[in-house]
Amino acid sequence: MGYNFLEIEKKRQAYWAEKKTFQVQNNSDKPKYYVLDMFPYPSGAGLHVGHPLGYIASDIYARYKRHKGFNVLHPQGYDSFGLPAEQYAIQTGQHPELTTKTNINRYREQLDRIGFSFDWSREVRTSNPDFYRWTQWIFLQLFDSYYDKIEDKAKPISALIAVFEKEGNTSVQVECDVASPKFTAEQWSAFSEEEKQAILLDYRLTYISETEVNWCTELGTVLANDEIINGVSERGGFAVTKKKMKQWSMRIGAYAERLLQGLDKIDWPDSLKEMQRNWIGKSVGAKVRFQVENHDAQLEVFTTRPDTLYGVTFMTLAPELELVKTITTAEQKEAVEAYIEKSAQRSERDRMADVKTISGVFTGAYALHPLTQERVPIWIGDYVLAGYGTGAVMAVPCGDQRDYDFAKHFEIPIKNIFADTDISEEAYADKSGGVKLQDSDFLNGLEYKAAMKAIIAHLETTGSGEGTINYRLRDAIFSRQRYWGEPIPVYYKNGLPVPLSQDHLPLVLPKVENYLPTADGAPPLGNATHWAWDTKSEKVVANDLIDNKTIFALEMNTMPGWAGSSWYFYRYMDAQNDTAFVSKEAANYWQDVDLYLGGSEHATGHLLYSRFWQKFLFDLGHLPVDEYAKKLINQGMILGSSAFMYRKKGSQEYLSKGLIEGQEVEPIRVDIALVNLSDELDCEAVKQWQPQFAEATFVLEEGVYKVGREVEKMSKSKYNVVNPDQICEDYGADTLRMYEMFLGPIEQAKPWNTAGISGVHSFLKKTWRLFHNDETFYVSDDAPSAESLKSLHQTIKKVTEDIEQFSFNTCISAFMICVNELTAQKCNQRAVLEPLTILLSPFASHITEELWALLGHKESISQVEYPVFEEKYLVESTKNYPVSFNGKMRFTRELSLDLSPKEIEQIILEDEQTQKQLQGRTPKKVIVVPGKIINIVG
RNA sequence: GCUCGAGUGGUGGAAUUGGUAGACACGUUGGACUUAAAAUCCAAUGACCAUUGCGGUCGUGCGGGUUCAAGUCCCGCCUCGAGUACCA
Repeated sequence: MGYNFLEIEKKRQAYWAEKKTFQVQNNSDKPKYYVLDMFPYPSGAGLHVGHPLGYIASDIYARYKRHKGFNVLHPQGYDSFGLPAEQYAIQTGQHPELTTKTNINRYREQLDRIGFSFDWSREVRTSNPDFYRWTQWIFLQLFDSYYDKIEDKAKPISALIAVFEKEGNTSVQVECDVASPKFTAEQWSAFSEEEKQAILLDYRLTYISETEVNWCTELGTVLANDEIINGVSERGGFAVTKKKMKQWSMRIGAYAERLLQGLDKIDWPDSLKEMQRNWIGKSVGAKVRFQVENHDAQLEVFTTRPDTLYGVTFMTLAPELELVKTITTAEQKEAVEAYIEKSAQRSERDRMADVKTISGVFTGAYALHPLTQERVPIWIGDYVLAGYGTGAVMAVPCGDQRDYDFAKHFEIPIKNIFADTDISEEAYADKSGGVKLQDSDFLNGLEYKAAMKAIIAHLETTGSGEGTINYRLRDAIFSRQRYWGEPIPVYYKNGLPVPLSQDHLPLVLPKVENYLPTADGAPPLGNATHWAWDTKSEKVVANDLIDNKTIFALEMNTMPGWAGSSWYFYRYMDAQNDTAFVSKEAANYWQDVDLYLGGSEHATGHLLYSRFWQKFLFDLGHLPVDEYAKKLINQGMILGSSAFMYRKKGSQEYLSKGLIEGQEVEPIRVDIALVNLSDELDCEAVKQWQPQFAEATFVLEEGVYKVGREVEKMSKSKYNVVNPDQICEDYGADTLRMYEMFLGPIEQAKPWNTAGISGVHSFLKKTWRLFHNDETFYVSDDAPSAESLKSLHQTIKKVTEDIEQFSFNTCISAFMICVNELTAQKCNQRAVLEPLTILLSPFASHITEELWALLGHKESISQVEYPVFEEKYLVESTKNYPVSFNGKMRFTRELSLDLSPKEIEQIILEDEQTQKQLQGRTPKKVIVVPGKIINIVG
């Protein structure tokens, strides 16, 4: 009987399930540790070999921490709202709930097979009403809050109302919509209830606004900035255009500074922090106001270079700006309108594609320079973005390359305010210092830093501007015109949103016949016959009852994908609670996530939004900390290796890879299941595979059809998905677990390749044999040899260090060396093999659990204490140490490690050979580092 | 363009953070066991030269530098990957 992994794994998994080995309690004498994975979206393709990479790493760490005496929370769940299930529903009419259930069941089977130590009693599903009830609850909290800039935190809106009643809004410092009007306390109390609500809406942390959104016609929904990649939708790759729509937004901008500062407190990868910093995009500068000539309007610009104010020769406004229409002169009206029309029609992608083309139109209007009162022409140009800063820039062609190019193109004068610089070819944008200002009145002779200080002070005293900080981070659009998401718990009364009371949550998704938008363009929820709110019975009722007195229309948009994932990690702490999203006790016990593992593709999406919600819930006192994940590790993606066949243009003839040179061919993806390990295609199988290939003819080279290969993301549509099931069948889950870890550092992306899997597999077979004499289990109780103890303790040391640093690949190398050594030493003593089993159990969990039982233990190995490293077993050994003289002469001596550096130095100096090499010279110094190289400097 | 990160054998990747470069594994070659295969075990494996003296030379993308000592630090390039994209 050899290593029968199939039998062992089945048995051990049944044992874990029966004993509920990995269930964890919310109290313990042990210290807590929370290991979290980014939960998967259950897609129809099933789990592929890339998914478990992170799960295996976190599982190893969770198991290690259990051995080290921690009470470990290691849960799993599903991010089960999302587009693919809905798209599938549109195509087939099958309810997304059904597809989602089927997919989840398949995921669970696959996850179980790999033997993870998840506590499934705490499972969450974002599409489950018991869960999204609390997502809706958090929405209501945001609706009921505003952001106080003085205290720098969110507070209940009731506090703001109190302020309005006392002093109006003329002096409050809170985050709100820029367009919100000013009023006094008297005016406030004179407003009608409706007027008050309309004003308050501008201040809430989730608010409705008419904003320019990224609209994707094919998907029929708006997209957030992070859902757009290279100007097209992340899902599906469809075109995205700008469109004005009334949308729910989340005031994440209020948290920009805290999100930035918070990064310094958390142990996340630098690259990821950098991405978030760039996304938040803090820039320090000033706001400057220009009076428009012969007009009431003032033009406010944001600039990071107020020191160059004297270099302004024109202004540029974003074409979308409302102000443009009012200031344009009659002569220019036609040209300006044509330009606005043209730029509105361009899609995001077009706009990005030709950043080089300079375009713009003169409005005919002039602004007055706030310092010199000179007339400055006002232009519009689509290089200025409406959404950033004030949507207007003061153009300083001598100091900014884009302004420079624009000025050159339209022959606008350029004024050089930098002394001793040449701007005949390009702008001088360097602000590192050394260059002094000229033609700048009181700024003359000053360098960048001093000039900044002086001009801001001047602007502030004259009232024509002030120092400001601007952020690139925009408020997050929260409405999606989709069916398969959380309903927003709000109904509309006289056009204003009214939140449902939290007692009426969850507001459950209604049944619909059709998952597409309605005929008049309303979101899919418009298809529901029962989707209106009766304020009398406080129930959802039929739409056709709407009477605008007691029955009102419910919100038809749903929440975006990131809503549920922004707080799910707290639900695991208290998954069954139906009175709170998490109890105070549970949140206080678990506090936060100690280790979070997931992909870096969520850097500017989920990982930013969840930090925002965390800070918000912390502000309101619902959570104990304002950063939820102390440490984060990005696992690299495992990529697929797609296979291609090459169709000769306009024919049904397919050429083998070696024959395509000089031919016009189209590469066509083919399922990698139809290709063998030597890249040879099964042509008959291709004909069966899809009807379009039934008539295909294949041109072979040397009797076979060779496919081309390309490394890309694993996806069902690329036919390159490798599922872990087959690996488990052929080699076992333990081999899969160890092999994925052995591939390389977890942070690194790498293509999937099973070439080296036999090495890991034979390691497990060797380990099994270590415990067996011929076919029978045999472990002796004799005292082990010093040699074996040395091997063991070297391994304890190395493995522990490596696990702490998440260097699992080198860790596995250490196991391999150890088992090879012990095999050579014929070691079969319990005193060595037992600790080794514990060491190995985070990695090869099934085989070690089995061996542990064979060793006569009743309890699960997962709860056993980790072996202790003892230096004394290593000290007795000797090792060869090279001694080098000036880096040239080398020889070796045997030195004992337990000698002190001084003693080693003495031995070397008395050594005959050393003396010979020194050739009578006296060494200047001897560098002795225990366990390292020893150098003698002549 | 800007911001990060990375370039090491035929391959995946190690290197105690300035101290014998190439651990461990795959692959390849040779051998043992076997009727044979599988499985297993042993040996060799950076390149070049010398190989009936067990040694030498060169080697971590390229060019310089610091140091007794550089894959590792500094300066200047090249290539690849990721993120971002008219952010004023």
